[in-house]
Amino acid sequence: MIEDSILIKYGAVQKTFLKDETVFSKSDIPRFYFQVISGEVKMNSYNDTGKEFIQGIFSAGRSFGEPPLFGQFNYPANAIALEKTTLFVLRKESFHELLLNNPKIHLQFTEVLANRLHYKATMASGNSNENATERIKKLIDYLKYHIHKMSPEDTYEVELTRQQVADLTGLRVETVIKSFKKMETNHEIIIKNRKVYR
Amino acid sequence: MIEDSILIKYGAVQKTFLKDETVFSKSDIPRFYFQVISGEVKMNSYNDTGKEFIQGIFSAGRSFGEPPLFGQFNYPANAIALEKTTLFVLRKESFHELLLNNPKIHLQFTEVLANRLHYKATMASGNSNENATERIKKLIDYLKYHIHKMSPEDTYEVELTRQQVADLTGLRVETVIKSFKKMETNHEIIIKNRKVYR
DNA sequence: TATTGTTTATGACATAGATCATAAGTAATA
DNA sequence: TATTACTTATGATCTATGTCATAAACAATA
Repeated sequence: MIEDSILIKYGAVQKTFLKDETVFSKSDIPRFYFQVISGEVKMNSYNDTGKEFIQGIFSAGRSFGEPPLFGQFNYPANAIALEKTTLFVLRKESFHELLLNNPKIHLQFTEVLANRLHYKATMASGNSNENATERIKKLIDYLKYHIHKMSPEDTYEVELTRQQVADLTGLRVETVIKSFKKMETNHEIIIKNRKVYR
Repeated sequence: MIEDSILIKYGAVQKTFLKDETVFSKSDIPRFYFQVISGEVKMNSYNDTGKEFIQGIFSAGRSFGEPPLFGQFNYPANAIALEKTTLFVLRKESFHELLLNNPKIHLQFTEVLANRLHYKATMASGNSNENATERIKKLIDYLKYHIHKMSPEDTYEVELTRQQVADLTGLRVETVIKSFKKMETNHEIIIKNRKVYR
């Protein structure tokens, strides 16, 4: 996350998107750095049967869609506002300039990409190699320990719908629901009026 | 890829690993930047049933295992030499210094991470959301177009064993073999004395 | 050139998860 | 407060891929 004042100094403007509005679409040419001020954005894509896959969900303070600003490829996924969302929008060229002029910020940005890669590596081995409950546990534990920085003693309330868990793991809603039940039986999670705790 | 002379200037040394030798193990504390001079290294992990998942294979000129040098997490996978391999090894602190002192190189390194994320995003949606042949096609096309920078008219020879394709996609060897046959029938690939072309 | 190990190959059978149908609980809003 | 939309829920069936067994082609090396 880059400080507001710096972003503004380099010419960033605020832009607001309504629920379900598209920030960018798959295969668009990347032109901007985006950072969430308020609200939430998901990055997703669909396979040819229409099944959704969510690459990530980004809330206040997080940036998204930066890798295409550096590689020579277009957006591999769509970005869609999950609710009314306000973003900082900064032109690609200005963003590069910002990084070149601010080595410390560049290093922080490298940390962001490093953490994103850690998430992808974790989920890649889970989603392509393990059974349903393991995939789900990997996702939830990643959110608990790495995004929300909680400890094992803490109780984490899963803030995702069953459908979102499915789309993040490549499973189906019904499978997620049934897996949650199984995990509850095994005391791996607690379900209290439909909410999941771990 | 960072130039030899710069790496040496910052204190990198060469180290040679024999076939199957371990460069680092999952959950080790990251201390070094590694760049392949010759040979090949794979990063992998195993699920609890012993099934392997390959995060990536890195040949001459490529670096690997850098994200943990920036995030506050340990290695999420092992690194193992696939053949006799020589690496540049540079201390983490020196690597950070190198980047801070050389903004252009830092930007190039950001490109490396960006491309790595692109690979992960591509494979994530494929491996967790599509059927066997689509997963395999996504892998092969990624290698053809993004790693080897070939064009659609070019013919790309898949340099991986069926087992490696399986471990990169989360499938089983038998499934990969059968999928290749199917793809051959559909004229999506050509198989010529066991080698696969696309 | 015999031997050992690796890679590719194929077919029978088992199973986790997808698919489909159906519904009840909860939230949003007209 | 009635209506509509979303989320959670459950059970029956289907299917792609995994699992298992077995072997041939090929490569490496003694």
